[in-house]
Amino acid sequence: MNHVAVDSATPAANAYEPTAIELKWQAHWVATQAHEVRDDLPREKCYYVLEMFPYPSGKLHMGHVRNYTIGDAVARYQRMRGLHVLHPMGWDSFGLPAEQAAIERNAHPKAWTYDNIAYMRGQLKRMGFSYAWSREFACSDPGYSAREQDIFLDLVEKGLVYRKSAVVNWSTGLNTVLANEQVIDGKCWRTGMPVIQKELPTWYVRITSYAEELLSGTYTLPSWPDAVLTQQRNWIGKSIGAEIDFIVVGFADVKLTVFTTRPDTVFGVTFVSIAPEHAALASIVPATHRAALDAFVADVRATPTNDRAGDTAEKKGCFTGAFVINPVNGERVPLYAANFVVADYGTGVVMAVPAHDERDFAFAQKYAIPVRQVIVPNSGKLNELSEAFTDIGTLIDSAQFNGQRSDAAKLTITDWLAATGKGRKTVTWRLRDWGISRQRYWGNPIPFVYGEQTGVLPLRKADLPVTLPDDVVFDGIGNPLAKHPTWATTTADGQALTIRTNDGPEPARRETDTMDTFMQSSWYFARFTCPDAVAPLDAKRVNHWLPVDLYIGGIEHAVLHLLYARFFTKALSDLGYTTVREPFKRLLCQGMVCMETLYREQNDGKKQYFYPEEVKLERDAKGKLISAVALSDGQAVTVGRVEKMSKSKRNTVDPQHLIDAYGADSARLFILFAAPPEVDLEWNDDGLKGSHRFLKRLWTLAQDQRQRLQSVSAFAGHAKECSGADQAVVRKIHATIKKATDAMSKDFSFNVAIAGCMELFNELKPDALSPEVLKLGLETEVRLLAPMVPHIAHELWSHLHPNSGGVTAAGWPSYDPDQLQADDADYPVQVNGKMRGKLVLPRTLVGTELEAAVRAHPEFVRILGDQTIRKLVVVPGKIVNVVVG
RNA sequence: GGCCGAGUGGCGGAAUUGGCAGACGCAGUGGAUUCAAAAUCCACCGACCUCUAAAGUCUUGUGGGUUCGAGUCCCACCUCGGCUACCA
Repeated sequence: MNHVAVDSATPAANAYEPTAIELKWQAHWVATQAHEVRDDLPREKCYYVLEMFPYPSGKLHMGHVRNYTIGDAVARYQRMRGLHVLHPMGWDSFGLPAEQAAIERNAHPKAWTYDNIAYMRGQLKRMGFSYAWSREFACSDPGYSAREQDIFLDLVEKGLVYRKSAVVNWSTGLNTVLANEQVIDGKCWRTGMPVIQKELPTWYVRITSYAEELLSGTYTLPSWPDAVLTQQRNWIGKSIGAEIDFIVVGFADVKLTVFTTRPDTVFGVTFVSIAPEHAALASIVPATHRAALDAFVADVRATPTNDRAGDTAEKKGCFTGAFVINPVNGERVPLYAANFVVADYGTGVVMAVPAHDERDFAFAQKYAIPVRQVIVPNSGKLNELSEAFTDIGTLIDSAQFNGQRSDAAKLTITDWLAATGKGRKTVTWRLRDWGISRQRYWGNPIPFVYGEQTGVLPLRKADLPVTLPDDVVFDGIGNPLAKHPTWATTTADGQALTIRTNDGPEPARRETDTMDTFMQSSWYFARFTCPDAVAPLDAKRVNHWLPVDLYIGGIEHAVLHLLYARFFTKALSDLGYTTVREPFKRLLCQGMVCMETLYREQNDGKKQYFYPEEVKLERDAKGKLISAVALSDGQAVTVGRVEKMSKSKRNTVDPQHLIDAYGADSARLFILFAAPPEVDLEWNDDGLKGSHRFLKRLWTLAQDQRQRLQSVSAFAGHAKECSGADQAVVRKIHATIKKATDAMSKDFSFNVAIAGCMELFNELKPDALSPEVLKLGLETEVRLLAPMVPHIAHELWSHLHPNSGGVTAAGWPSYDPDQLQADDADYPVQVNGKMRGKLVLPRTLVGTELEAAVRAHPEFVRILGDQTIRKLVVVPGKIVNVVVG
């Protein structure tokens, strides 16, 4: 980055100096508590805008700056429209990086986290974001985490929390559970030690009991992006089908139930596949096949779960030696263990119909299993299947169902199965319960204890909160909480921890797992409405403010966070904390901040990335990039794709440098101007300079004209009362207000609103305009730009109106539709759809009068020449199109 | 494989929702200012044809269609991006 110092020479007396102005107004906003809001105003005059709160990782990155700039522009715009705006900010402050910092640089997670918060809070303030700082909190604050423990116990009481044993990835090096992403080639990503699959009891939240409402709710959110809604629907994954019971040959009392969405193909079953982990296998596999099967299961288990997924993975199976009976035709078919059958989806057993399922077809080919076609295309029977036929067709070889259409047969066969006791209609969900246990220190403790005799018990609310000990050792191995000498067995006042039983006190040990950090982000938006409440939530204030009118964040949270937050809201409602069932009325997913990557291919095929300031780019006369060389050695560098900014690719810009060099307003303006909010933003240093240049021009014009405009009032009459440049500019002012207002109210298209302001500014030629009209023009500029560049707008407004209540109070300007256009309209003339010229005609003319005026217009006669009119289309105020022939 | 989205100058992006394509900005070119540079200001700036200009031709991923008129609507296709995935 070539950050050029701004105005390095001695500045002129009235030069634009962003830093001084910005610090001045930021201090003013703090002193006047300008962005605090009351809770007792009519809801229809209120607006709650929220950006996804940050993890305090150290310093702001460009993604944060974009997210919060968009949110702040909305907040300030809504305030100028006269609404009372709640715009809070806080910190998602529990999480793993704090523990990594503890291991790597011997900092305490708490100190590291709160130091980061202090620094990043300063950066947010330096950007001029208009937060209600009195409501700020961090999730690791005792006031928040303790209230979350209360909610946890409420969930326990409602039956929405339970403990169960499940298979997890266990690092033998770190003695901890790993996420799938942390397992690389079956080994721990940090230590390289083997990762094993281990059964471990952990805590779950029963999100699946809300599956139906989470799904139906997606149809009540018209102001959410379709992409997010469909991702959530896919994630919930409701599928309607049938369960069918297969008896195991030789075990009259053992039945294997399959789940299928294609009961119409049940007469085509030629084998059944079963998950290798399935519990029933132990009892039904004959001794002759046990060894082979055990080897197969061991092989599957050795493969990390994420390598078993995807259609690229090889389909493998193993005959179990067992056979099952297809209940619809009494046929005996083999049972295969198959690596692609998932134990915890459906029943873990799948009826296989190679003729009508691609996976089954591939499997049947590999293991030479027969293929039996029971559905034919409506065009007739296929002679030989070279691939599975999965479309709708007509049933054959299916007893009394022959001749039915396959989609209708799904229902008739399911009904028949149910009537004859062979199966039943059923619904299966992809959504799993939410595992929330983390074997880590820097999280909210799970408020449970284990009695020596009694076993697992929740704490009583009176015994909350459970607080984290400060004296912990971080060596990267195992859970620091579990290794603490006394914490798990001692109460807050140092007594041995006991629970009360009928036989008196009983020694107990605390749960040392902590909660997933997604727990905290699932209700923080509700707590912002009442951060001082003694209870977790204050129903009156929560119901007043929720749902959030506009929630802004990245689309990467489309499923996890946004689904958990929806679930939590419903659960909180059922717990009596609120009546609201959906947390976010409107969702805006802003695009990523991107930049081109610069790299050099190494001998080993890996890429060596360069920071932008390490490379010199050369362009040809048209501006097209022709070469890139490293400054260090003058050798060529490859200019790669434009990708999301990331440290590992070195295609980053530190926002702090931009603020220091150009000021917060310039950074804000460029971010909003360079792309619409939902679109990816391609970072461009020169573009930022352009935004800075615009603000400088605006500033300079306002300073040059300050004396002249001091004693006049802005023009308040109708455009018709003035003439020449004045009249054109007054009309332009009204048109610009309309353009900006439409852009903001439709999709928050800040880029269009800003472009309109730039256009208007280009018309403000002081020598050609009366001071009244010029003042109106400048005032309009300042008011329209105030949400985007608040500091310079506040400063300039104070120059234009030294004793007023400020630009926010002045409000968003309104326009007069009657003053948008001149009396005469330009009519483009098309001949057979091609542009040929222009007519100027009064706007008042319509209908036959207008058509007569067009025909009589000398320019029209000239354009037409001697051609004869076949058809004449005249659209009032728009266009003339003549068809000649 | 499934779902979602996008293709407009050298680049980021506009286009009143079917009515003058390329607003605004960046980059670039020429000029003014300057000892010089930076900064600033003025002009030009889709392609082709043309000495230049006027005029003209072409142009919104490709091919069709509807219409007086299509970047916008319909049909088919191509390319790119994102998310998700042995889900039976």
